Amino acid sequence: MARARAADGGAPTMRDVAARAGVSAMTVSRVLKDDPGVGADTRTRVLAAVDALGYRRNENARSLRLGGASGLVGLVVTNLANPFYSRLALGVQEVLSAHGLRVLLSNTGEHAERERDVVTDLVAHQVDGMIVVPAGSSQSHLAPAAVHHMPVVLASRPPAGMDADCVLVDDFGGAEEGTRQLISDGHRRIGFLGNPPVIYTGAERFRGYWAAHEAAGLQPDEQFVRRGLTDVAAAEAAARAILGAADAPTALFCTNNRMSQGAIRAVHALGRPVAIAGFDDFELSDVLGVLGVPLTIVAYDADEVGRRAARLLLERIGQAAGTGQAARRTVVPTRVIRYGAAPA
Amino acid sequence: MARARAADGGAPTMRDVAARAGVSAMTVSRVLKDDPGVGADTRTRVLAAVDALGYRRNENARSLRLGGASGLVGLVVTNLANPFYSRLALGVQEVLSAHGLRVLLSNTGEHAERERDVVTDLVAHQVDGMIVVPAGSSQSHLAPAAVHHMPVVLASRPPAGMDADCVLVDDFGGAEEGTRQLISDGHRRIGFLGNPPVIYTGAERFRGYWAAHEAAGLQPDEQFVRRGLTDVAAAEAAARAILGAADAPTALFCTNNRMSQGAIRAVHALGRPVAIAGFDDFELSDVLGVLGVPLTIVAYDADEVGRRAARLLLERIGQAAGTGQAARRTVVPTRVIRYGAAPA
DNA sequence: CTGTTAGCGCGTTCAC
DNA sequence: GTGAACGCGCTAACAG
Repeated sequence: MARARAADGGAPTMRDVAARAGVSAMTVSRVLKDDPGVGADTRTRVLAAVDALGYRRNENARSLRLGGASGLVGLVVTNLANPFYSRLALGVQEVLSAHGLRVLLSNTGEHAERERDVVTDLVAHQVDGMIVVPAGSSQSHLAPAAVHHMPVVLASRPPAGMDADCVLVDDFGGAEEGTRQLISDGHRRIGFLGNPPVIYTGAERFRGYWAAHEAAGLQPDEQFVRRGLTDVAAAEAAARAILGAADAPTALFCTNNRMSQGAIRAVHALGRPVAIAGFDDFELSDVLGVLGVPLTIVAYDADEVGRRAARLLLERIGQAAGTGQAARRTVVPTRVIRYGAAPA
Repeated sequence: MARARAADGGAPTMRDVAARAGVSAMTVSRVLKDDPGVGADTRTRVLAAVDALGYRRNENARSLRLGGASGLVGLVVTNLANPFYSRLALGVQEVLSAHGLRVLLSNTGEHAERERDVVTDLVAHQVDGMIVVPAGSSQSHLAPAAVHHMPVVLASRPPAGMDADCVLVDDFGGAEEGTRQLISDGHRRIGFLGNPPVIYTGAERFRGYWAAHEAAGLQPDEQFVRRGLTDVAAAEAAARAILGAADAPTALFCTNNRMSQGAIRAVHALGRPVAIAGFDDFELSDVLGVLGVPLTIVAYDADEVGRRAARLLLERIGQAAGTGQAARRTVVPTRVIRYGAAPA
């Protein structure tokens, strides 16, 4: 029976199709490849059989035989629940799927070990390359040799102890500009709520905050600086503590959306107007800014980070391993948006 | 040279490892499989070679030979930029990765054709099963035969014209309860902002809205009902139109976060207090509710939708095709949260 | 124009 | 305890 295998619940194979069409497997392969050298009637018979059996070519077997592209690209992010990374993933998707590549998604939860496992696994699945938001400070498992010279593009954080293409956000510039706005509004005591300094973005954004002060001939009061915050609750607590002190800041700079949320909560609870500037836009920030807390948002296009990473990767995939030029780095710009902000 | 292939940039194969360890490929396979019948010293030699070459077993070749599980599961969502779906994806990830399965993610942008292509592609990549948020009303391409009897679980929307396991949200119940709250606050004219009725969630939530009215002996004024809205701008425009009419509603019910956002914008611009109830919680909804617009949120655990879908799929994958019982359906509950809401 | 042979990387089966 | 042969589904290279 031609359908024997298919009837088993197993997927039909090329041979099943061939048998049904009364040709050899090779001919089926040719038809599916749009090889010109196939008779018109043979062709129709084969296509009819394909259709009747619901046959789909086995891409795994195909790429095994062809020895090259699997059509799979790994995407490793730290936290998909963060809108930044889901937008990034969407940007990656958009570009890669337009090129016929599928995305293998993994979430590390910011755990370096899990990242190691995930990367090993992607290699085992013969991905054509991967885009990674690195979780730890050690990236030896991402070094070319460790991934069989597969192309790797880093997103959001730069390579450390290795070389690779990467797409960054203008963390320094954005933080500097946001802080400068607060200063030019007349704020002189500006608190800082940040994520751990080991994370690149946190460190850069702190540098920007500091640089803006220096440029204005000011020095931040370090008693109002909190780094190492990771969630909204911690940020809120830190903000409350800072704002409750004597000579409390009149403004707060926040390094990401979680910090900003904590700050907004604290300021809202406080009842006293405190200006907030922070990275990452969020839904309804405009309404919230006008309504209650003056908001200065350092925004950027997260999709674009993903799109650029995907494009860099595509270029590398197109090249023979080791053939390419040196690692490239591209920086996605930020822009500052102000809602309900006014001089202090 | 043992490293000849690896040095080519190509990944080392089992034979490379075997050559380096001075054994046959078969022995390497045994070591990697933890087969007991291998000499202790042979074992160490093999592992040393694996390590030296950075060898990773080719999972594709492996699953081809084993003829079964690829370890891949397809996840097809309509819009990853929507927090609901990114949380769902996270829940799926969490459960599946704990079982050693990888997630192949695709975004359809709510296009039925793209969904067809994506599903075909997943089949071609030999996924062990898939979780789909169906985009169109026709789902013939998801029928068992079309996907080679691969397990399919639907999320967020029920099967139409076919049978499959699915995980839903209590759309009807949530909408009914949210609307009931508005009614018990004294609202009698409640507008409705909804997504197209062809989308299951939209239809169900409208039913809930209507049922709550009926239960209270009321009848919704259909001139204040707008369905077919798809984005924030359209929702805002609709809300402005409704609220600008004579005898305008004193409250609005919104079927999702985009509708709610549009409504919040419109109400905020209006300056007159209008109560808003809507599906989907969002960041800082509490602050916003207290600060400005009274908010009644119908919330639910999107991660849980993903987790349940993943568990249903795992059960099906464990079974022989066609062996399983009838399609199951599970409903994730909603809960109503109120921020700054008060009697009209 | 179409079929046969061989082999991608791996694992099962059976020898030794 | 270890190896050789064979085949998973597919296709390049060579017949005819």
